[in-house]
Amino acid sequence: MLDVELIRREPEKVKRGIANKNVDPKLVDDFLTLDKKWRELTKQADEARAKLNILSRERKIDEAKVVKTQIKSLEEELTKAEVSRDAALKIIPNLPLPEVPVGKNETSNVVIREVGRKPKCDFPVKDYLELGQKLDLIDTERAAKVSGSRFGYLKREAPLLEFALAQFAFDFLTNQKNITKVIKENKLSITPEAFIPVLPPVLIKPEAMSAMGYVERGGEEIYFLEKDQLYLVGTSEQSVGPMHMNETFDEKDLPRRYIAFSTCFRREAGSYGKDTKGILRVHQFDKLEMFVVSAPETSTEEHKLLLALEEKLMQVLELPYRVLQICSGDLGDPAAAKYDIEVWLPGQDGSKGQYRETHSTSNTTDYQSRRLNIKLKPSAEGGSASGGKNSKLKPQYVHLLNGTAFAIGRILIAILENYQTKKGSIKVPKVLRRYIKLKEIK
RNA sequence: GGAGACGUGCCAGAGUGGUUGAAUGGGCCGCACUCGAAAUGCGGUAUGCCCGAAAGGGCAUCGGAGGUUCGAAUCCUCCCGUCUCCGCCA
Repeated sequence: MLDVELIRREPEKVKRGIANKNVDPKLVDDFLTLDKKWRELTKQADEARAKLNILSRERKIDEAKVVKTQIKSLEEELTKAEVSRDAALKIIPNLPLPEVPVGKNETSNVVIREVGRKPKCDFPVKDYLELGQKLDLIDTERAAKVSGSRFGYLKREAPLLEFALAQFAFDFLTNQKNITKVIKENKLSITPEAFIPVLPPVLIKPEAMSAMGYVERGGEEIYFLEKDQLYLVGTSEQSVGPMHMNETFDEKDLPRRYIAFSTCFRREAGSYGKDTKGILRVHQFDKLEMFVVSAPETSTEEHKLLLALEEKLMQVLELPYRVLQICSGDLGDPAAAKYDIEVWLPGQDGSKGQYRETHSTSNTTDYQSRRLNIKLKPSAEGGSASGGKNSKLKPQYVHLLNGTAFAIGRILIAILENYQTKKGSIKVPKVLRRYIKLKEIK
């Protein structure tokens, strides 16, 4: 959620920001109206309670009884007001950062660069599903029998490739030397902390899911187990973020970087008819996700680091890709800025080839951390950043960022299509050969 | 799933209905003493919200949500979490 102070102080700015996200600016006025009412009731209730406290201290029991009934009805009103005020606050999305291009929808996303060489094949290029089925790596037909549409069995070398990719990503990101190198290459001035590997729970409580900001809009996308009141995560971000709920970080413990592996579950409710074949868009897939807890001042650089690492992983795998800066209208609720990576899939669109999304990295600034109540201890010495000699340092919230390391299903697809040979076999990318003792899948 | 114990401030740990936001100790911060340090002494040390230009004032918070009462950290109910034992299980 946004800072209430900010909405009160600069409503016009907030309106502009959310309008750029295609969200009705009227939400701001709605909130302010409810907020005003809530403040009035708060005042009344507080005053009544003050009165009661005095009376009861003086043992004026009869008078106190009268005040007590007043308080009861005031509190009922207040609770109602509070509920609607909170709801109104929570549906206001995060504001885009100033550098984010303004645009209505994905057509205004900006291609920043294209990297890598698209494979030139002197033979008819096949699509991953054809290749995968012929080599018995992917079986969606039997999956449909067992689980329905949008599921798949990965078989034979495919699971081995999956674990090779996971192992590779863990190795790469937990090695501080690699991080240092990427930071240097991109001229960033942030600490070269390595990533901490995490295997998180994939079932999480409603509070946790809601705090991450995906329930208000887009709740349809999420699986919910009614009987147990638990959500299935759509990305491990939703499980890793709440790990630090109600915690306060020392500045010296930041940045905190995590690399998490988890299965991800998505209902794909709004995508009937889209990508129905194969395993490009499925209800269940495994993903390695980077997650960063950052000091507010460094989050933009951390975001650049996440993007740089995503690119690095793609480069080392020698997969051609392009980088998109996502425009304001295509940002999700919690995101203030976002980049996507799309891999080149030469077998798509009838062998014409197509870019398809494999990575996404967002800076959610303090939008998630405010709701998760993850704070940063104001630095005692000199108040380096917060400035001023105010003895009361305002609480700072950390910034939270996330970025895909590998969405494994889609990377498998990319490997199949980009590493296919004339014979219909698949070469194993060089970096993976130390994790899978194979040069070629045939 | 069954039985029991517990859940208080940064930490340890008192407190079983009435100025208790909370003893005491530790930690931390400031000051004094010192050339400096240790030790010692004195003082300070929660958060959120509301009103206020500020000074300041008010309200709430002792795992969470309700309830009893003029008044609850203290009594009652439910929930959550931790630990121990049993059952089950990979």
